[in-house]
Amino acid sequence: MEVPASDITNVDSLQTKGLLGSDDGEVKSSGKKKGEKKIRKPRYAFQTRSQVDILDDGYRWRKYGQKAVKNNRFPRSYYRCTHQGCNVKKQVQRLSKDEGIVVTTYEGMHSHQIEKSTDNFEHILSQMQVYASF
DNA sequence: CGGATTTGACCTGCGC
DNA sequence: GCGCAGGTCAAATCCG
Repeated sequence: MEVPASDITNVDSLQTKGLLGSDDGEVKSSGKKKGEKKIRKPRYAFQTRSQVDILDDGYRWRKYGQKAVKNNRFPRSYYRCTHQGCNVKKQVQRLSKDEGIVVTTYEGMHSHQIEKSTDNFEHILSQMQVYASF
C-alpha cells in the first residue's frame, strides 16, 4: 500500500456537467428553480494510487449506484454519507490508462466528526493530492 | 434483526 | 419530437 509521492498525475478526466439533481438532497419537487443564491456545491477531486476503490477516509459511506463511463472501461461507483443531515456525496472512478490510479471526488461538506482516528485521516491525506474545482 | 450492498429500471436534461 | 446519456432511487439479498 505504500505509494511514492510522485505517482500523482493531474486531473484530466474531470467531467463537470454542472447538472445535478439537488445541491444537498433537499427540496426537489416544490422548487421549480434551484437556489441560485446558495453557494455552489463544493467539489474536491482526490487522485490516489490504490488497488482497491474502497478508500476509507474515516467516514461511513453507502454505495447507491454504479455506472460505466465512456472514457473508461471501468465502472464508476457512487457513494453517499450515511450520516443524518450529512448529505455528502462521493464518487470513485479508475483511470482508463492506469487502473492503479483511483480518482475520488468528494461533494459537499461533512457536518459531523470522523468516527476514526484523525491521525489516520491525516495519513491518508498525505497520499492524496487535492484539486479544488473552485 | 439491522445495516449494507447489488442490479435494474426509471427519470431528467440536452442534442440533433 | 425522439434518442441518447448520465444519474438516482428502489427492491431484494447477504452478512455480521
